[in-house]
Amino acid sequence: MMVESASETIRTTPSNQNGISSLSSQSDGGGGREGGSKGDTNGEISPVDLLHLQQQQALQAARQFLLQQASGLNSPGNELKQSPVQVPVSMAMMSPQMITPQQMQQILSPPQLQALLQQQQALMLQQQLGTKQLAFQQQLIQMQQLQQQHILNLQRQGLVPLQPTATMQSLQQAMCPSDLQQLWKEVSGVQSSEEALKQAEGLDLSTNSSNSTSVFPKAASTHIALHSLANGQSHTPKRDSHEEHASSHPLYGHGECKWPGCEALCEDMGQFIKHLNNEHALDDRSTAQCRVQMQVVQQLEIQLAKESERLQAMMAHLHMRPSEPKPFNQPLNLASSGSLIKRDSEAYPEGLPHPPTSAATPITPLRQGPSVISSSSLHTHSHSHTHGVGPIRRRNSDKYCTPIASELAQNCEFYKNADVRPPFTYASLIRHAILESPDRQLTLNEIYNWFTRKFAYFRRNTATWKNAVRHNLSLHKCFVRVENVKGAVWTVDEVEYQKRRPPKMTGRCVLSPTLVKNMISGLGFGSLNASYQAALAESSLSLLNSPSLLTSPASLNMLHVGHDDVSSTVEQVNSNGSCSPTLSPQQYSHQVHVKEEPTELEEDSRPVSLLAGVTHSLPLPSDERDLEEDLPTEELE
DNA sequence: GGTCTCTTAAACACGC
DNA sequence: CGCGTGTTTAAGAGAC
Repeated sequence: MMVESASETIRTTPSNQNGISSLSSQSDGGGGREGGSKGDTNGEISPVDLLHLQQQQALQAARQFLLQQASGLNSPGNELKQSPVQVPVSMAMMSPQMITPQQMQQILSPPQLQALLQQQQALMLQQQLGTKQLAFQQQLIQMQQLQQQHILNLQRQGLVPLQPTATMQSLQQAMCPSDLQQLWKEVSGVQSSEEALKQAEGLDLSTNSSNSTSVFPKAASTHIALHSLANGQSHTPKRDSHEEHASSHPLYGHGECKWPGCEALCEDMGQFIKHLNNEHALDDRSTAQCRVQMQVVQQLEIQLAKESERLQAMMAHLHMRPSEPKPFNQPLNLASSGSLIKRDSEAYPEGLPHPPTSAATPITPLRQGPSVISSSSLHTHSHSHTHGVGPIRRRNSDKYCTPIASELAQNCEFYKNADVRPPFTYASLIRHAILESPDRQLTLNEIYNWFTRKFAYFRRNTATWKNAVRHNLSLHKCFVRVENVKGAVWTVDEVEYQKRRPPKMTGRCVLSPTLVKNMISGLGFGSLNASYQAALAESSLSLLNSPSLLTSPASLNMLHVGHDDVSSTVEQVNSNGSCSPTLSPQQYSHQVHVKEEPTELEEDSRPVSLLAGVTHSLPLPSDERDLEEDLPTEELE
């Protein structure tokens, strides 16, 4: 039902490693469907006059915006400084080489992705619900004001280039290319400007940002773009150079019009200019697109602010002084409104134990809503499947890992619906599947089914992962094949499984090499990742704001660390095969707590005695402890 | 740089 | 012969 439609939808947006082509195909393939839903929207939509009103407002807003941009509010000097740097990397350049949708989804923690899904779903729902004219109009007005104010602020500080689109595009790049692309396609192409406006509305509403829109991180987007370039791949650098200005236009790159959703081919600048004037003149559509982009920008800026704050907290927690405010950091302080963002200094006086990031985070939008609606509307797809973007293991001390059970329990819906590769090894998954079964044994086929049932990701490329599953079953001694009456079943030899662990370093996370590099490049990782992270700050916040996860700083670890079953140790030691199937939510939340601190100990010396200590806070009978890993099972369903 | 782990691909065997 | 299952080898890559 839901799941199916979800996965199907996801599948319809195949993405290749090549971001661009994936985007294209996405629009092509999904076009029909999208159109369909659009139709619904149209149907439910308002009276004509309202429509006109909206359009007029949008147009007006955009005009004002453009006028401001054109009226030289920004100082030429500053602009020059920014301009070259900021020449946006085209999506075409960035997507394929720096980050593919898959990569993006992979660097993000499930919660983040989940939140993103929710966000998009919210957007879709918004569309489907169609009417909210009053609220919408109010928002329009508010948006106008805020946007103007925002632009003015940025311009005053010389942080915004003359071409508004430059900033926009920068941010655009910070978002999942495919998402944006789709959004833009919808807005620019088939959709009427009214729909575009609704898109904007959806964006806005989905973020609960209405009351925080006053926060405009200075030039965040600019920096993001800048760093994306800096850390970018080979061919982007050129665009940083001066030669730029001569033949470049923020909306033109690689022979393509970079107007969101356009991609028209233009051989030269002249042709591009012509195209720009013809196709993207100041009309309703362009205006609507512009407005959407504004929303995107605002959204991202807010998210960046939040993410920045979190970073500060993280660093504070790790006692890492935000050394030199690298460009990446700078924008962090941009909090023009003190309410939401604090400066590094104020927020976390050095060394201070500071509160968990989220604590300071005022907004906690998603996650409580209809949690994880079918992610159908989303396309986190990642396919690609080419090895290019294959999974990459990321080193992560086990102590920072989250047990597979917890992870799955937390994000079961997410994995079920989103085509996201779970951050577990095959062995972990197989083991989990087996232990989760009533008899703790499964046939190969049942294992297959478990995979497909639990993970949208494993609903495709079956040959590949099934082969991997078989391979793992055979390879690892921890999986024992038992001849059964009706065939062979696989069981788990926990002892063996644990033996397998010692050489810590199992966390398997799927990150692209490029991203990993970016991430590890110290604070510099701000570039690309920052972009995406910022774009998705909201999502992670949602997790952080989850009470059960906030109780300990360690909870932070759950966010991005690739996991493997750390807790398995615990389980293993105690588990003698019994496993109580159900667990109350309380117990569950307990479980979450329990794993945090303890894991470290148990990792290194996993004596049983320690386990007792580990679970100290909750006197769980061994059986229940055993559940730690298994319980999620129940939650999964 | 060597080793370990994991993933993926592929060849091969075996039984139905 | 085709298919599912199971085993094994090898290559590539990240982490330590």
